[in-house]
Amino acid sequence: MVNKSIDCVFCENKSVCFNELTPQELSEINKNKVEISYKKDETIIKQNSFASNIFFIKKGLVKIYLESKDRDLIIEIGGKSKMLGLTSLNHTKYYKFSVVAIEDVVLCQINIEIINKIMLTNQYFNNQVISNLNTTIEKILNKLFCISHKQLQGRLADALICFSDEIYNNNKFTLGVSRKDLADITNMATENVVRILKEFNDKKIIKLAGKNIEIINYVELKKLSS
Amino acid sequence: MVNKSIDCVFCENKSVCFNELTPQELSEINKNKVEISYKKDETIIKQNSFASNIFFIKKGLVKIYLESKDRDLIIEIGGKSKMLGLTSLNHTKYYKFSVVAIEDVVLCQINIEIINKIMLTNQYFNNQVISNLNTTIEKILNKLFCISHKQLQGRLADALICFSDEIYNNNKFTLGVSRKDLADITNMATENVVRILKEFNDKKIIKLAGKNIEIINYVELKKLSS
DNA sequence: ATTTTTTATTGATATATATCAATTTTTTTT
DNA sequence: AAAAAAAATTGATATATATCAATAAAAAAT
Repeated sequence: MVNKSIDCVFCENKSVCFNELTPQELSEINKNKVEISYKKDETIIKQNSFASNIFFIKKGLVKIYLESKDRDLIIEIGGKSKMLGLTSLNHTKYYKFSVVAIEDVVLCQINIEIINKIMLTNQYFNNQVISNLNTTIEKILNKLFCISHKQLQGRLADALICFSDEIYNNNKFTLGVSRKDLADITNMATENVVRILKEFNDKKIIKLAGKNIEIINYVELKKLSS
Repeated sequence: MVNKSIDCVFCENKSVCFNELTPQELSEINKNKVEISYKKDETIIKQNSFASNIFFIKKGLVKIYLESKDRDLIIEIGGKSKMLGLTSLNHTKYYKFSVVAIEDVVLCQINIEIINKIMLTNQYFNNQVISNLNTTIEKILNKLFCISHKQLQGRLADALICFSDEIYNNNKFTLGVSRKDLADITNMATENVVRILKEFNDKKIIKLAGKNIEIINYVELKKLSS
């Protein structure tokens, strides 16, 4: 759904990326962007489709994941200020991942050509993009390490800490994803997610009521994670 | 060991990154680079050390890996033209990985400030750097998928294909790494590397003689990988 | 409000993979 | 060349984790 979008110049939700743009550059982006709303469960990016746009999330959460025949792997849960599609900059024609809204989402879509053009003229913006790519690399390496070196308890502890510290910014939250999604985040069987959540609940590390989770013993969770 | 290094302008080993530099830019790099030789097993980059240089490999192979208490995870075997340290550009102060020579290596070391400076003045170079970062992201995602979704046979098949197609460019090669390293590449136990290599040998998929490996049935290897 | 469908939960079992221990081979050092 | 150290190999066993099957609970559709 296309929104009546506000002018980028006055937008309150701008990423730090856009902070140092000149009024002309902002206006150029404004002319070449569309704001779109997605309902929960709608697909935003489909893996292997042509990559011609960069997405900038203004509101809501998305899951970014790799699709395969048997099983998905969720790379990241992204929220406000997350940029999607930078990995296709100057490089690959296709998106290498899928993105689906796990809440109602509002985002701005900007043509990749415009982004490229502004990177040429604005060095601050260029640096921000590179910074963004490097953060992505760090996050994926972290995930690679987590999945390859930690056991189930540690992986799930990591995921819970991430939801608390980075996604909901609250030790008490209502999980926006299913047990199956938690399994795709931590690369384990759904049944084991259920079992380990229960185990954490029994050990009074978390307080569990369906999708409502409260982290009670953060220290213990951190210990499990390492 | 510091070498008497040749002028970048005449260097035959330049990466495509440097292709479109002006003579002035090349000369600037030349003035601010050192060429160094490392012997097999020498450490080139130590994880968590200050990142102030970019490395460009001219000769030899390195292993790039994440260190941890119990176990290493080899991210990539890099060879000629591989750039190291770009992930620290404008971003993190520290190297997030270690790099060790697995053959005698010759590389050029360039101060990160110079790289940053040339990125500002040369748009082609800037794009090459971004391209390089995106390739890194793709590779790590691929590895993440491989380690999380494939069984031992598939993971080892992947590694062998990589050695053949990308590292040695030959279906017959002398492995420069130990069984333990193969285990750290594929995230499995060393004993299982040995067992599965033998299994492949018995099934006439490869011909195995210590470190000498010949891929006989490439098609079957590809099948195992998927 | 009732039915249908999807998701979550639980226990029992199977299986892939790691670990352990012992031996052999290869490499390095003396 | 001999001795010592490191790496590779092999088989037996343990264990973490997935799979299967059955039920319960929650959500969606009628």
